[in-house]
Amino acid sequence: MNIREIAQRAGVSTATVSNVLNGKLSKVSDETKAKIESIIKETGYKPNVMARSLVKKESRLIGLVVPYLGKDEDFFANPYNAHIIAALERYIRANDYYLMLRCVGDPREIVPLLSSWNVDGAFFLGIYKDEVPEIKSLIDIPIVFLDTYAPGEEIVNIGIEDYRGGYLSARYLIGKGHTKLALVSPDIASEGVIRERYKGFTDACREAGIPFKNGNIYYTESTYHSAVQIGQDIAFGGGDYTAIACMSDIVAFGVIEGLKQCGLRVPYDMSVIGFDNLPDCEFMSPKLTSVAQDFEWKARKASEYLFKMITDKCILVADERQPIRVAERQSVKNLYE
Amino acid sequence: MNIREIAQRAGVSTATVSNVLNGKLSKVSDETKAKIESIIKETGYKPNVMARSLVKKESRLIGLVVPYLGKDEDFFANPYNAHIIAALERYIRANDYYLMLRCVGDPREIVPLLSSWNVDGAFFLGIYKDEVPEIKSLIDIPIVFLDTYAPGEEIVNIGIEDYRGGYLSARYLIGKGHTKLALVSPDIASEGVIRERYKGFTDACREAGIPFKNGNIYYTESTYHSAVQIGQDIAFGGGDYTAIACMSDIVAFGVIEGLKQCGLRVPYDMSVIGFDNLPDCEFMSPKLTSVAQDFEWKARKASEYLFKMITDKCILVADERQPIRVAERQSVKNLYE
DNA sequence: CCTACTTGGTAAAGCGGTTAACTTAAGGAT
DNA sequence: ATCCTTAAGTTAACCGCTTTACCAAGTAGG
Repeated sequence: MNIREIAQRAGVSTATVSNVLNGKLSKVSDETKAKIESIIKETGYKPNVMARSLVKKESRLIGLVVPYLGKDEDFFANPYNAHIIAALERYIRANDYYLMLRCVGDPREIVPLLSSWNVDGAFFLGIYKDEVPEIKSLIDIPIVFLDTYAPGEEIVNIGIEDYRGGYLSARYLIGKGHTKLALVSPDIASEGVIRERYKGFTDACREAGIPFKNGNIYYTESTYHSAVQIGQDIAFGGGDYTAIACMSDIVAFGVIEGLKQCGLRVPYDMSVIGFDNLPDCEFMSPKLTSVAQDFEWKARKASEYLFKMITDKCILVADERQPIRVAERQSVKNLYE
Repeated sequence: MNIREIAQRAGVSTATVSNVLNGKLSKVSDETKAKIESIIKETGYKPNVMARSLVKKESRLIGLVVPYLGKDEDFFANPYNAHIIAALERYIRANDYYLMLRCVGDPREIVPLLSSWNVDGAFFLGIYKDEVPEIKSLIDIPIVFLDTYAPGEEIVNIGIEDYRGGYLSARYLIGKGHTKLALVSPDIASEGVIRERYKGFTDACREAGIPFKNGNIYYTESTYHSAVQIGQDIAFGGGDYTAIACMSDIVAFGVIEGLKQCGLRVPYDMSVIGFDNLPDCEFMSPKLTSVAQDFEWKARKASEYLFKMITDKCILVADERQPIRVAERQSVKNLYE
């Protein structure tokens, strides 16, 4: 079933059918239009998107590139990814585009992919600064980065106030009377969200006159199992902490489990604060106090930029960061009480 | 940059370039081949997938259709979806296909979508029996259903032994001495996984001579928040239960929270068993005992069938169900101890 | 009556590939 | 010297759709 067949049945040319299909009504009488439409409905004809894309040079396809978490972990091992993807999917659908989802190790892998599919735009999740120039140079479609720090690069990035998040995390603990703090974090070496959170955290400590040394940092992967180990290390390590700040919720979940396994009770023996405010914070006990980011906001902002660039055929440069707050629950003890 | 340009630079026809691209080496000398390949590498040329699809009538696109959970809930509100999607994505990628993800309310919405994109195959998650014939009739590409019950329909379905899961759930509780059981479940009216689990559960009760009435069933949506309410209802309802079986983990999480809010401790005051064995079962306290299904297995089986049908251009009919077990953790009390 | 504009359409090129059918030159067999 | 094969390409049609340029007929103005 193709456009030719419809044209034949209607006794018109394919051009006319195409005009009806594309709403170019000025070229076709109401009568013919009605006739063609009824035939289309009757036959259930749907134009071939590929053929259309080929000539229109637009695909109505949006690429969504998700970082690969690690060997055995799928990209949902951190539920953060699931939530942001779900929110983006909604907006893509609402704008009548299609979502091509791809998980990649090296983000450069997907550049050929995006260009050979003629993707109209793409979201990149959690790309590091170093990888931005190459992506930018190899591809010239609208892109929105989420959670990328690349000052100086001309990109659209949507993120949160990570520095302030880290800062608030420390301030919150300090406000509850905690002064012996540990930090559990993935690598802080590369410029990125984690590094910013770390900086905010340590700055808050410094301001408050709280000694915070490198020895107080525990490095982990962004996975539950890796964090469990850290929780145990901290419990056994005798670091004499009263509170642990985690740079993501999934890590906090693991740390708490590690602590529990060693007989420590949260928050009575040890306080823990997370980062992300996943819905899962509610599922556990104690409920995890966490620095809150809003997935919905991120997805909305990111979509606004992407679709503006696509429809207006323009290049935007922006770095929007969502204001952040602490979602208080039960995992941090108030030492003043 | 298109195939003509490459052909020009190499001083050959587009057909020859195409042959190199498609590995039809019999038609081209090693010399020309090397030359063309070097030009391709040099220019970074990538063939346009749309154009290729148009003539080859295959798209290398796999559709993944995910049910829409409800008004305000995204499809990851139940993490089950996230895990199965992630696993499927891995297999799709490994087979060198591309994933088009689409969340839909009415599955019929996507039929035109799949056909106008010339998708080579599709996975449908959690479709009800009634919707199968229409899907089947409107679309003639290989499809694999996951978690669909449609006996008599000629489809490939990959699922788990839901009946046995429900049965084991009851057996497990009974084995621990529980006889006053409540069941928390989404709608059991429509034929589907939940109905099967329910049947297995009640059959096990009957076999054990345990009275189980309709009044012992509490209906909920498959969301956390809905289940919290049920937990409270049960706590306040004075139903005199010692154990609650939930037909999915996300529901169990909510129920436990509801119970907690009413001052009941799990498992001391009330035992709870879930269904799905999400990784999240580990995150909470007490850790949730749950009927275990294996996402990896499901995704692998589903992919095997789909890609076999695609490459062999054949129609298969199958109904594979993964054997199931109870993953024992801490949320069920042993009344005999 | 002639010209000009509008309405409702058609014909055909082209998007970037693939492929069946054809060509041409060289080599081998007879 | 002739015929057949094979290797290595080339030509051109076609996939399903959009779009530009063109056309015919009707209407209106002068």
